[in-house]
Amino acid sequence: MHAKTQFDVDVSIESFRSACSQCNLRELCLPVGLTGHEMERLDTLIGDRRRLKRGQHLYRSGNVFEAIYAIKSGFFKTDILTEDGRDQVTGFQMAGEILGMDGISGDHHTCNAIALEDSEVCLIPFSELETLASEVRSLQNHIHKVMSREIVRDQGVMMLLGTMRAEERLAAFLLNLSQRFLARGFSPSEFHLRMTREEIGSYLGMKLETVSRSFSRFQEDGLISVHQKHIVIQDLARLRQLLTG
Amino acid sequence: MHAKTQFDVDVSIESFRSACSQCNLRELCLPVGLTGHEMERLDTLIGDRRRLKRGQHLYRSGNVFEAIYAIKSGFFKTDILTEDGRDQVTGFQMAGEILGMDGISGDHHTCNAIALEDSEVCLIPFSELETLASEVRSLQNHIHKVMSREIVRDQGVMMLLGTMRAEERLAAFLLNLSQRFLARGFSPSEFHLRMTREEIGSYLGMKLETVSRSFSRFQEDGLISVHQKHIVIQDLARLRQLLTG
DNA sequence: CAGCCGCGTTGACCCAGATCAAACGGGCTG
DNA sequence: CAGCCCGTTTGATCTGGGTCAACGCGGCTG
Repeated sequence: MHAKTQFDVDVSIESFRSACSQCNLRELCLPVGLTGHEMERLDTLIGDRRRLKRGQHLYRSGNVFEAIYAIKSGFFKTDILTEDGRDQVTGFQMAGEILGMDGISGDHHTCNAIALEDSEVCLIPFSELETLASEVRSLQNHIHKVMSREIVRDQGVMMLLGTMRAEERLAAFLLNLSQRFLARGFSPSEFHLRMTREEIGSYLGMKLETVSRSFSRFQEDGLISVHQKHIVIQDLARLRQLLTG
Repeated sequence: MHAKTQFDVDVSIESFRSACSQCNLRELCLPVGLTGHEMERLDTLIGDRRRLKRGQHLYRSGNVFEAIYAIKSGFFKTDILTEDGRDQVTGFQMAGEILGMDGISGDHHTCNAIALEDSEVCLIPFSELETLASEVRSLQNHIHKVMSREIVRDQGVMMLLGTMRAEERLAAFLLNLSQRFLARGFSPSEFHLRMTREEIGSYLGMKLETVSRSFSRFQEDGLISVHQKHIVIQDLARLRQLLTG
């Protein structure tokens, strides 16, 4: 793809089209389970893409909701910040995952979605998606499954925040990333973190110093090796064990 | 773990029909925004009800997913317990709210739903609901909104667990209950808790002793009065202030 | 009616993780 | 290349809430 230079602040994005049917993420993303013909119909709907540079907002809390987004490449975080100054990272999203479903309930987004590296998303106009879903039953069901999966994921985070101690949370976090990288064909044991210690801490409900200390501890114990954002998981079994007690 | 169906042991329930169109919760529940005719179609689908006694499971983690449930009356909690003994209450649900959407993504439920008082639910076969939704566009959209609302709610809980201190959490909890009672025509300032201190604590990520102490503190400060499960909110403004700092 | 049991309250003590503070290192800019 | 800035690491200290323990109360049962 052509790389246009743009030093535009926020959401100036070139728009061009692509096809779900050609996408190598189709087994992870929205088209899961669609037949060839159904996927062609999805192609007519999805196609507009947007490129974002690291740090740009895909959408902001309060923005009018019009579309959900499938991540084509890159890495995002979602966060909420309240008037009273609380700031919570609610998730990290990678290729093949869907962003923006928070906006469906109230016609405007309730969180911010920010690219943590240069990224590309497919824009999926929601109203049109609903229209198509009412004709393509398997698509409708899949949308429900995607939303339900998000609910289940969130409940997993509630469990993490509600019941785990700091090192358990961090272990769970690493194992979750590892798993998702694996599912995308990347190494599950060696990767680099796109987010800062502070963002990890916000997500996990702990302070950045505690994140840093826990990483150091894991390294001392030979579970992982950390250098800045570069992570190597050296003892998956014991990392898992940390969680199951 | 074998997957019980809803007809299993602890859910022996008489089954009888009722109509959404006649239900006084229709403005809170699934039929929101449907026309008279559309609601009649919903009536043909929903109608089987189930009564549960206090303590009974509506469904259990692992049960095959077949239906979602609209709470007609009563009060529920959902919780997750993991092999390693963690136990987290993920929500409390009251009349007009929908239970069971966690099960959509994987064909089986991922949490337990337990009645905290004698309750009654409307059974909504999910596959049939999808069929109807593909014909009734406003119903389809409303299902999406209900699921999205659950996602947004969960993210609110993540914020609570990730950023608030104990008394803030408890204040947020009371204010949330108050709000929901109000929306149902009950007193927002006087109600009785259906759950134990331990269940509140599990939901809020704190120990029952801390819940108890925080209640006592609120009472000393004249914010509320507590006697066992009976709560009177005496100073709404200051309770709110506790949250906004 | 006595005794029990589950739930709630309260006190004393302790510890995981927050807070405060200092220093480091890598990458970018002038 | 120097200097700076941001993210990170590490140390020292503090504290909110966890833990452990005792007791109280109200409702149920035999």
